Amino acid sequence: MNAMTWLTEEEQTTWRAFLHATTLLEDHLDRQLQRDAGMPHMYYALLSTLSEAPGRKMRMTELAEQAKITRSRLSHAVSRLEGNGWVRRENCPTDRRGQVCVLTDAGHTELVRIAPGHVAAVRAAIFDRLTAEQSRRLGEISRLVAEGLHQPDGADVPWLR
Amino acid sequence: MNAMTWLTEEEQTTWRAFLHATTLLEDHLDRQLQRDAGMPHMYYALLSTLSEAPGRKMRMTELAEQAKITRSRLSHAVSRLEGNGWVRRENCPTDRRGQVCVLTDAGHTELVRIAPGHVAAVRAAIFDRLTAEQSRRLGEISRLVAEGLHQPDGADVPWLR
DNA sequence: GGGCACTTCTTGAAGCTTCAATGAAAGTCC
DNA sequence: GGACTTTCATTGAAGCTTCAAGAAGTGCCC
Repeated sequence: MNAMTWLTEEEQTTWRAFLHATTLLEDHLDRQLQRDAGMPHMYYALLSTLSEAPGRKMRMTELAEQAKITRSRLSHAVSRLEGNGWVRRENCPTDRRGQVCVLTDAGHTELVRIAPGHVAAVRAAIFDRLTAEQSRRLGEISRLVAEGLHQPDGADVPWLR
Repeated sequence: MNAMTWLTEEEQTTWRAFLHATTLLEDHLDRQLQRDAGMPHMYYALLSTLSEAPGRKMRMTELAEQAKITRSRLSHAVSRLEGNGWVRRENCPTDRRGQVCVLTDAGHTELVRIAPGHVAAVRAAIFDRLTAEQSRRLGEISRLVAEGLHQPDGADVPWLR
Protein backbone atom coordinates (compact mmCIF):
# COMPACT_ATOMS: atom_id res chain seq x y z
CA MET A 1 0.00 0.00 0.00
CA ASN A 2 2.99 2.32 0.15
CA ALA A 3 4.61 4.27 -2.64
CA MET A 4 6.67 1.30 -3.69
CA THR A 5 3.76 -0.97 -4.36
CA TRP A 6 1.01 1.27 -5.62
CA LEU A 7 0.63 2.80 -9.07
CA THR A 8 0.67 6.47 -9.89
CA GLU A 9 -2.41 8.06 -11.40
CA GLU A 10 -0.81 7.96 -14.79
CA GLU A 11 0.28 4.36 -14.50
CA GLN A 12 -3.19 3.37 -13.48
CA THR A 13 -4.68 5.13 -16.47
CA THR A 14 -2.19 3.45 -18.74
CA TRP A 15 -2.82 0.05 -17.24
CA ARG A 16 -6.57 0.40 -17.68
CA ALA A 17 -6.19 1.56 -21.25
CA PHE A 18 -3.93 -1.38 -21.96
CA LEU A 19 -6.37 -3.84 -20.42
CA HIS A 20 -9.25 -2.39 -22.38
CA ALA A 21 -7.33 -2.46 -25.62
CA THR A 22 -6.18 -6.06 -25.21
CA THR A 23 -9.56 -7.27 -24.03
CA LEU A 24 -11.37 -5.64 -26.92
CA LEU A 25 -8.76 -6.74 -29.41
CA GLU A 26 -8.77 -10.38 -28.37
CA ASP A 27 -12.54 -10.44 -28.43
CA HIS A 28 -12.60 -8.80 -31.80
CA LEU A 29 -10.13 -11.20 -33.37
CA ASP A 30 -11.73 -14.23 -31.78
CA ARG A 31 -15.05 -13.19 -33.21
CA GLN A 32 -13.64 -12.48 -36.62
CA LEU A 33 -12.00 -15.88 -36.81
CA GLN A 34 -14.89 -17.71 -35.26
CA ARG A 35 -17.16 -16.22 -37.87
CA ASP A 36 -14.89 -16.68 -40.89
CA ALA A 37 -13.00 -19.79 -39.93
CA GLY A 38 -14.86 -21.44 -37.07
CA MET A 39 -11.89 -21.37 -34.76
CA PRO A 40 -10.56 -19.16 -31.97
CA HIS A 41 -7.55 -16.96 -32.43
CA MET A 42 -5.15 -19.31 -30.66
CA TYR A 43 -6.02 -22.13 -33.00
CA TYR A 44 -5.27 -19.94 -35.96
CA ALA A 45 -1.94 -19.04 -34.40
CA LEU A 46 -1.10 -22.72 -34.10
CA LEU A 47 -1.82 -23.40 -37.76
CA SER A 48 0.11 -20.31 -38.73
CA THR A 49 3.13 -21.28 -36.65
CA LEU A 50 3.09 -24.80 -38.03
CA SER A 51 2.91 -23.52 -41.59
CA GLU A 52 6.24 -21.78 -41.16
CA ALA A 53 8.05 -24.67 -39.56
CA PRO A 54 10.32 -26.83 -41.69
CA GLY A 55 8.18 -29.56 -43.21
CA ARG A 56 5.16 -27.87 -41.66
CA LYS A 57 5.65 -30.02 -38.61
CA MET A 58 6.74 -29.47 -35.07
CA ARG A 59 7.17 -31.35 -31.82
CA MET A 60 4.33 -30.74 -29.40
CA THR A 61 6.51 -29.17 -26.75
CA GLU A 62 8.21 -26.89 -29.22
CA LEU A 63 4.88 -25.78 -30.62
CA ALA A 64 3.55 -25.13 -27.13
CA GLU A 65 6.58 -23.03 -26.29
CA GLN A 66 6.42 -21.04 -29.47
CA ALA A 67 2.72 -20.38 -28.95
CA LYS A 68 3.27 -19.56 -25.27
CA ILE A 69 0.71 -22.04 -24.01
CA THR A 70 0.77 -25.11 -21.80
CA ARG A 71 1.23 -28.56 -23.21
CA SER A 72 -2.16 -29.49 -21.90
CA ARG A 73 -3.87 -26.69 -23.73
CA LEU A 74 -2.03 -27.59 -26.88
CA SER A 75 -2.99 -31.20 -26.54
CA HIS A 76 -6.67 -30.34 -26.38
CA ALA A 77 -6.36 -27.86 -29.21
CA VAL A 78 -4.57 -30.31 -31.46
CA SER A 79 -7.23 -32.92 -30.77
CA ARG A 80 -9.84 -30.53 -31.99
CA LEU A 81 -7.87 -29.45 -35.03
CA GLU A 82 -7.14 -33.08 -35.79
CA GLY A 83 -10.87 -33.71 -35.70
CA ASN A 84 -11.26 -31.04 -38.34
CA GLY A 85 -8.53 -32.60 -40.42
CA TRP A 86 -6.33 -29.53 -40.38
CA VAL A 87 -3.58 -31.25 -38.43
CA ARG A 88 -2.26 -34.75 -37.88
CA ARG A 89 -0.23 -36.40 -35.11
CA GLU A 90 2.76 -38.55 -35.93
CA ASN A 91 5.08 -40.46 -33.69
CA CYS A 92 8.42 -38.83 -33.20
CA PRO A 93 11.13 -41.00 -34.73
CA THR A 94 13.82 -40.00 -32.24
CA ASP A 95 11.87 -39.99 -29.00
CA ARG A 96 9.17 -42.53 -28.44
CA ARG A 97 7.43 -40.31 -25.90
CA GLY A 98 7.16 -37.57 -28.43
CA GLN A 99 4.56 -36.57 -30.95
CA VAL A 100 4.99 -34.46 -34.02
CA CYS A 101 2.16 -32.22 -35.05
CA VAL A 102 1.84 -31.90 -38.82
CA LEU A 103 -0.18 -29.36 -40.76
CA THR A 104 -2.17 -31.33 -43.32
CA ASP A 105 -2.73 -30.18 -46.88
CA ALA A 106 -6.32 -29.47 -45.98
CA GLY A 107 -5.11 -27.44 -43.03
CA HIS A 108 -2.75 -25.49 -45.22
CA THR A 109 -5.46 -24.81 -47.76
CA GLU A 110 -7.74 -23.61 -45.02
CA LEU A 111 -5.02 -21.38 -43.63
CA VAL A 112 -4.45 -19.83 -47.03
CA ARG A 113 -8.16 -19.20 -47.26
CA ILE A 114 -8.52 -17.46 -43.91
CA ALA A 115 -5.21 -15.67 -43.55
CA PRO A 116 -6.05 -12.60 -45.63
CA GLY A 117 -9.18 -11.84 -43.67
CA HIS A 118 -7.38 -12.24 -40.40
CA VAL A 119 -4.43 -10.14 -41.43
CA ALA A 120 -6.81 -7.46 -42.63
CA ALA A 121 -8.47 -7.47 -39.23
CA VAL A 122 -5.13 -7.12 -37.47
CA ARG A 123 -4.05 -4.37 -39.78
CA ALA A 124 -7.30 -2.48 -39.37
CA ALA A 125 -7.19 -2.80 -35.60
CA ILE A 126 -3.53 -1.98 -35.07
CA PHE A 127 -1.24 -0.89 -37.84
CA ASP A 128 -3.69 1.31 -39.68
CA ARG A 129 -4.21 3.23 -36.47
CA LEU A 130 -0.57 3.70 -35.50
CA THR A 131 2.28 5.60 -37.06
CA ALA A 132 5.33 3.59 -38.09
CA GLU A 133 7.10 5.05 -35.10
CA GLN A 134 4.37 3.94 -32.74
CA SER A 135 4.37 0.44 -34.20
CA ARG A 136 8.06 0.19 -33.62
CA ARG A 137 7.64 1.32 -30.05
CA LEU A 138 4.88 -1.15 -29.47
CA GLY A 139 7.20 -3.91 -30.64
CA GLU A 140 9.95 -2.73 -28.38
CA ILE A 141 7.67 -2.49 -25.36
CA SER A 142 6.14 -5.89 -26.07
CA ARG A 143 9.54 -7.51 -26.20
CA LEU A 144 10.52 -5.94 -22.89
CA VAL A 145 7.38 -7.14 -21.18
CA ALA A 146 7.57 -10.64 -22.66
CA GLU A 147 11.18 -10.99 -21.55
CA GLY A 148 10.17 -10.59 -17.96
CA LEU A 149 7.62 -13.38 -18.02
CA HIS A 150 8.27 -17.07 -18.27
CA GLN A 151 6.33 -19.79 -20.00
CA PRO A 152 3.36 -21.29 -18.27
CA ASP A 153 4.14 -24.90 -17.32
CA GLY A 154 7.61 -23.73 -16.42
CA ALA A 155 8.68 -26.55 -18.68
CA ASP A 156 12.30 -25.70 -18.27
CA VAL A 157 12.06 -24.27 -14.77
CA PRO A 158 10.87 -27.28 -12.78
CA TRP A 159 12.05 -25.86 -9.47
CA LEU A 160 9.62 -23.02 -9.80
CA ARG A 161 6.54 -25.10 -10.34
CA MET B 1 -2.47 -11.11 -50.42
CA ASN B 2 -1.18 -7.91 -52.00
CA ALA B 3 0.81 -5.13 -50.43
CA MET B 4 -2.33 -3.53 -49.05
CA THR B 5 -3.43 -6.50 -47.03
CA TRP B 6 -0.26 -8.19 -45.92
CA LEU B 7 2.09 -7.13 -43.13
CA THR B 8 5.67 -6.03 -43.54
CA GLU B 9 8.43 -8.06 -41.92
CA GLU B 10 8.66 -5.53 -39.15
CA GLU B 11 4.94 -5.39 -38.56
CA GLN B 12 4.81 -9.14 -38.36
CA THR B 13 7.59 -9.19 -35.80
CA THR B 14 5.84 -6.53 -33.79
CA TRP B 15 2.53 -8.33 -33.94
CA ARG B 16 4.06 -11.59 -32.75
CA ALA B 17 5.88 -9.86 -29.92
CA PHE B 18 2.67 -8.17 -28.90
CA LEU B 19 0.75 -11.44 -28.95
CA HIS B 20 3.42 -13.17 -26.92
CA ALA B 21 3.54 -10.39 -24.38
CA THR B 22 -0.20 -10.24 -23.89
CA THR B 23 -0.61 -14.00 -23.78
CA LEU B 24 2.12 -14.40 -21.21
CA LEU B 25 0.92 -11.46 -19.20
CA GLU B 26 -2.67 -12.58 -19.02
CA ASP B 27 -1.60 -16.07 -18.03
CA HIS B 28 0.74 -14.70 -15.44
CA LEU B 29 -1.84 -12.44 -13.84
CA ASP B 30 -4.54 -15.07 -13.95
CA ARG B 31 -2.25 -17.48 -12.16
CA GLN B 32 -1.19 -14.92 -9.59
CA LEU B 33 -4.78 -14.08 -8.75
CA GLN B 34 -5.99 -17.65 -8.89
CA ARG B 35 -3.30 -18.60 -6.42
CA ASP B 36 -3.67 -15.64 -4.05
CA ALA B 37 -7.35 -14.87 -4.41
CA GLY B 38 -9.02 -17.84 -6.04
CA MET B 39 -10.39 -15.82 -8.92
CA PRO B 40 -9.42 -14.99 -12.49
CA HIS B 41 -8.16 -11.59 -13.49
CA MET B 42 -11.46 -10.44 -14.95
CA TYR B 43 -13.27 -11.10 -11.70
CA TYR B 44 -10.75 -9.02 -9.85
CA ALA B 45 -11.29 -6.24 -12.36
CA LEU B 46 -15.01 -6.37 -11.68
CA LEU B 47 -14.54 -6.02 -7.94
CA SER B 48 -12.03 -3.27 -8.49
CA THR B 49 -14.33 -1.36 -10.81
CA LEU B 50 -17.23 -1.71 -8.42
CA SER B 51 -15.15 -0.48 -5.53
CA GLU B 52 -14.63 2.85 -7.27
CA ALA B 53 -18.24 3.39 -8.26
CA PRO B 54 -20.39 5.70 -6.17
CA GLY B 55 -21.91 3.61 -3.41
CA ARG B 56 -19.80 0.70 -4.64
CA LYS B 57 -22.68 -0.29 -6.87
CA MET B 58 -23.33 -0.27 -10.57
CA ARG B 59 -25.97 -1.30 -13.05
CA MET B 60 -25.15 -4.56 -14.78
CA THR B 61 -24.98 -3.04 -18.23
CA GLU B 62 -22.79 -0.20 -17.09
CA LEU B 63 -20.43 -2.58 -15.36
CA ALA B 64 -20.26 -4.77 -18.44
CA GLU B 65 -19.44 -1.78 -20.59
CA GLN B 66 -16.78 -0.50 -18.26
CA ALA B 67 -15.19 -3.94 -18.07
CA LYS B 68 -15.51 -4.42 -21.85
CA ILE B 69 -17.32 -7.70 -21.60
CA THR B 70 -20.71 -9.01 -22.69
CA ARG B 71 -23.70 -8.88 -20.41
CA SER B 72 -23.86 -12.63 -20.51
CA ARG B 73 -20.33 -13.03 -19.31
CA LEU B 74 -20.95 -10.54 -16.57
CA SER B 75 -24.09 -12.31 -15.52
CA HIS B 76 -22.24 -15.59 -15.06
CA ALA B 77 -19.36 -13.86 -13.30
CA VAL B 78 -21.63 -12.03 -10.90
CA SER B 79 -23.42 -15.26 -10.08
CA ARG B 80 -20.14 -16.79 -9.07
CA LEU B 81 -18.99 -13.77 -7.10
CA GLU B 82 -22.37 -13.63 -5.43
CA GLY B 83 -21.88 -17.25 -4.41
CA ASN B 84 -18.66 -16.20 -2.71
CA GLY B 85 -20.42 -13.36 -0.99
CA TRP B 86 -18.25 -10.66 -2.53
CA VAL B 87 -21.12 -9.12 -4.42
CA ARG B 88 -24.88 -8.84 -4.16
CA ARG B 89 -27.68 -8.18 -6.68
CA GLU B 90 -30.34 -5.63 -5.99
CA ASN B 91 -33.35 -4.60 -8.00
CA CYS B 92 -32.95 -1.31 -9.76
CA PRO B 93 -35.38 1.23 -8.34
CA THR B 94 -35.80 3.18 -11.58
CA ASP B 95 -36.02 0.36 -14.11
CA ARG B 96 -37.76 -2.83 -13.19
CA ARG B 97 -35.82 -4.80 -15.78
CA GLY B 98 -32.57 -3.69 -14.23
CA GLN B 99 -30.27 -5.10 -11.61
CA VAL B 100 -27.71 -3.29 -9.53
CA CYS B 101 -24.54 -5.10 -8.62
CA VAL B 102 -23.25 -4.14 -5.18
CA LEU B 103 -19.84 -4.84 -3.71
CA THR B 104 -20.45 -6.29 -0.23
CA ASP B 105 -18.36 -5.43 2.80
CA ALA B 106 -16.86 -8.89 2.61
CA GLY B 107 -16.04 -8.27 -1.03
CA HIS B 108 -14.43 -4.96 -0.22
CA THR B 109 -12.38 -6.52 2.58
CA GLU B 110 -11.24 -9.24 0.22
CA LEU B 111 -10.32 -6.68 -2.41
CA VAL B 112 -8.24 -4.74 0.09
CA ARG B 113 -6.50 -7.95 1.01
CA ILE B 114 -5.58 -9.00 -2.52
CA ALA B 115 -5.00 -5.67 -4.24
CA PRO B 116 -1.41 -5.11 -3.09
CA GLY B 117 -0.25 -8.46 -4.39
CA HIS B 118 -1.93 -7.91 -7.69
CA VAL B 119 -0.62 -4.40 -8.11
CA ALA B 120 2.85 -5.65 -7.30
CA ALA B 121 2.52 -8.26 -10.01
CA VAL B 122 1.42 -5.64 -12.54
CA ARG B 123 4.20 -3.33 -11.54
CA ALA B 124 6.82 -6.05 -11.74
CA ALA B 125 5.59 -7.21 -15.12
CA ILE B 126 5.13 -3.81 -16.74
CA PHE B 127 6.13 -0.60 -15.09
CA ASP B 128 9.34 -1.80 -13.52
CA ARG B 129 10.48 -2.87 -16.95
CA LEU B 130 9.57 0.28 -18.87
CA THR B 131 10.86 3.82 -18.71
CA ALA B 132 8.35 6.53 -17.86
CA GLU B 133 8.46 7.54 -21.50
CA GLN B 134 7.67 4.03 -22.66
CA SER B 135 4.80 3.72 -20.21
CA ARG B 136 3.32 6.92 -21.55
CA ARG B 137 3.63 5.64 -25.09
CA LEU B 138 2.03 2.37 -24.17
CA GLY B 139 -0.92 4.28 -22.78
CA GLU B 140 -1.21 6.37 -25.90
CA ILE B 141 -1.03 3.37 -28.19
CA SER B 142 -3.53 1.44 -26.11
CA ARG B 143 -6.01 4.27 -26.29
CA LEU B 144 -5.65 4.48 -30.04
CA VAL B 145 -6.23 0.78 -30.49
CA ALA B 146 -9.15 0.66 -28.07
CA GLU B 147 -10.80 3.57 -29.85
CA GLY B 148 -11.00 1.58 -33.03
CA LEU B 149 -12.82 -1.35 -31.48
CA HIS B 150 -16.37 -1.47 -30.26
CA GLN B 151 -17.90 -3.30 -27.33
CA PRO B 152 -18.78 -6.92 -27.73
CA ASP B 153 -22.56 -7.26 -27.68
CA GLY B 154 -22.73 -4.09 -29.72
CA ALA B 155 -25.06 -2.96 -27.01
CA ASP B 156 -25.41 0.45 -28.52
CA VAL B 157 -24.91 -0.55 -32.14
CA PRO B 158 -27.82 -2.93 -32.73
CA TRP B 159 -27.69 -2.60 -36.49
CA LEU B 160 -24.24 -4.13 -36.52
CA ARG B 161 -25.11 -7.25 -34.64
C1' DG C 1 21.73 -52.54 -15.23
C1' DG C 2 18.83 -50.97 -11.44
C1' DG C 3 17.02 -47.16 -9.31
C1' DC C 4 15.59 -42.58 -9.47
C1' DA C 5 14.48 -38.24 -11.28
C1' DC C 6 12.81 -35.93 -15.10
C1' DT C 7 10.47 -35.19 -19.62
C1' DT C 8 6.71 -35.93 -22.93
C1' DC C 9 2.16 -35.94 -23.73
C1' DT C 10 -2.54 -37.08 -22.57
C1' DT C 11 -6.76 -37.24 -19.83
C1' DG C 12 -10.97 -35.90 -17.20
C1' DA C 13 -13.13 -32.76 -14.35
C1' DA C 14 -14.10 -28.20 -13.02
C1' DG C 15 -14.33 -23.52 -14.18
C1' DC C 16 -14.85 -19.78 -17.54
C1' DT C 17 -16.58 -17.85 -21.98
C1' DT C 18 -19.47 -17.71 -25.99
C1' DC C 19 -23.59 -18.11 -28.41
C1' DA C 20 -28.40 -18.23 -29.25
C1' DA C 21 -32.70 -18.04 -27.16
C1' DT C 22 -35.80 -16.25 -23.66
C1' DG C 23 -38.89 -13.46 -20.46
C1' DA C 24 -39.95 -9.24 -18.91
C1' DA C 25 -40.05 -4.29 -18.92
C1' DA C 26 -39.53 0.03 -21.36
C1' DG C 27 -39.81 2.99 -25.29
C1' DT C 28 -41.86 4.37 -29.79
C1' DC C 29 -45.21 5.27 -33.18
C1' DC C 30 -49.62 6.16 -34.86
C1' DG D 1 -54.12 2.36 -26.00
C1' DG D 2 -52.22 -1.26 -28.88
C1' DA D 3 -48.75 -3.12 -31.80
C1' DC D 4 -44.09 -3.14 -32.54
C1' DT D 5 -39.31 -2.61 -31.50
C1' DT D 6 -35.60 -2.28 -28.39
C1' DT D 7 -33.26 -2.92 -24.02
C1' DC D 8 -32.10 -5.45 -19.64
C1' DA D 9 -30.57 -9.36 -17.74
C1' DT D 10 -30.47 -14.28 -17.45
C1' DT D 11 -30.12 -19.19 -18.87
C1' DG D 12 -28.28 -23.63 -20.68
C1' DA D 13 -25.45 -25.86 -23.80
C1' DA D 14 -21.26 -26.20 -26.21
C1' DG D 15 -16.58 -25.03 -26.55
C1' DC D 16 -12.17 -23.62 -24.52
C1' DT D 17 -8.79 -23.42 -20.64
C1' DT D 18 -6.83 -24.82 -16.33
C1' DC D 19 -5.42 -27.94 -13.01
C1' DA D 20 -3.93 -32.15 -11.03
C1' DA D 21 -2.94 -36.70 -12.00
C1' DG D 22 -1.03 -40.37 -14.61
C1' DA D 23 1.17 -43.60 -18.25
C1' DA D 24 5.17 -44.20 -20.74
C1' DG D 25 9.82 -43.22 -22.22
C1' DT D 26 14.42 -41.13 -21.39
C1' DG D 27 18.69 -39.88 -18.96
C1' DC D 28 21.71 -40.20 -15.25
C1' DC D 29 24.47 -41.99 -11.63
C1' DC D 30 26.64 -45.27 -9.16
